[in-house]
Amino acid sequence: MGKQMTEMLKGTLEGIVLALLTGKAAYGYEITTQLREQGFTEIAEGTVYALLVRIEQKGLVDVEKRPSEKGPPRKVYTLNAQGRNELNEFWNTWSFLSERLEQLRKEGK
Amino acid sequence: MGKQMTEMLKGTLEGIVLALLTGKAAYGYEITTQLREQGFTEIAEGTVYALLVRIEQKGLVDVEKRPSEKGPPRKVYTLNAQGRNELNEFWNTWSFLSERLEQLRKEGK
DNA sequence: TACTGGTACTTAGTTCTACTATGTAGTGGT
DNA sequence: ACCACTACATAGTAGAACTAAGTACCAGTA
Repeated sequence: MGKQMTEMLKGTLEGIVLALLTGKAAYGYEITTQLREQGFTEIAEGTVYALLVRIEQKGLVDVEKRPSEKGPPRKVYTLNAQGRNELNEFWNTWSFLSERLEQLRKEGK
Repeated sequence: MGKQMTEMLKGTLEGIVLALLTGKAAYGYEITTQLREQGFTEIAEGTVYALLVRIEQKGLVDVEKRPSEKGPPRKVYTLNAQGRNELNEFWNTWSFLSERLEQLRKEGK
């Protein structure tokens, strides 16, 4: 993966995953697949699982283990109230940064 | 500074500084002041100087030492060809991420 | 003269997050 | 038996921003 993208994902990947979980619970393998489909083709599996462990420990998601027809049991993550709160803050932070950057890009023209 | 912002700045602060340098050379203290004026009120001085050392070592800027009327000599940074190149890549990377995130935000509504 | 405050740069050590690399397990098809 | 796909886990590494502390130069002032 591009080094720039790697660095830029720090701080945003967590928000992206929380956003993917709004409205629809999902498990790790599924989330990895969704990320790939959305163009994040090079995100390592391990990165996603580590992130999921982290947001679980921070209490942003609820977890439930469900059997799979095709392999080991899945860990299904559901966004909870604290997670929705964190996601809101994420959008605020991102909006600020995004506006600054668009401003800079305009001026650079 | 908010922890979210700290993490989100990883990978973007460098681009922001490169963008600030387009068209106009600047020295560290000045850049720090500009960042503060643009709303990044909590960025530590040390962070900026460390970043400047880094982009100099990567060869993205040219450096010239100039005397100051008000203190120690200034190190004035000018964006060079390689720096402009890096900045272009930065905008590409950021555009991609930005589009993905706006998409997610829309869907989350 | 000594002191303070603003200007200007530096750097050692910490924290956090994504990556690399590798491993473990269950299931179905050949 | 073997392989591919599904599914999760984790130890160690790298990179970037932070904290905290320091050095140095100059002007005004008590």
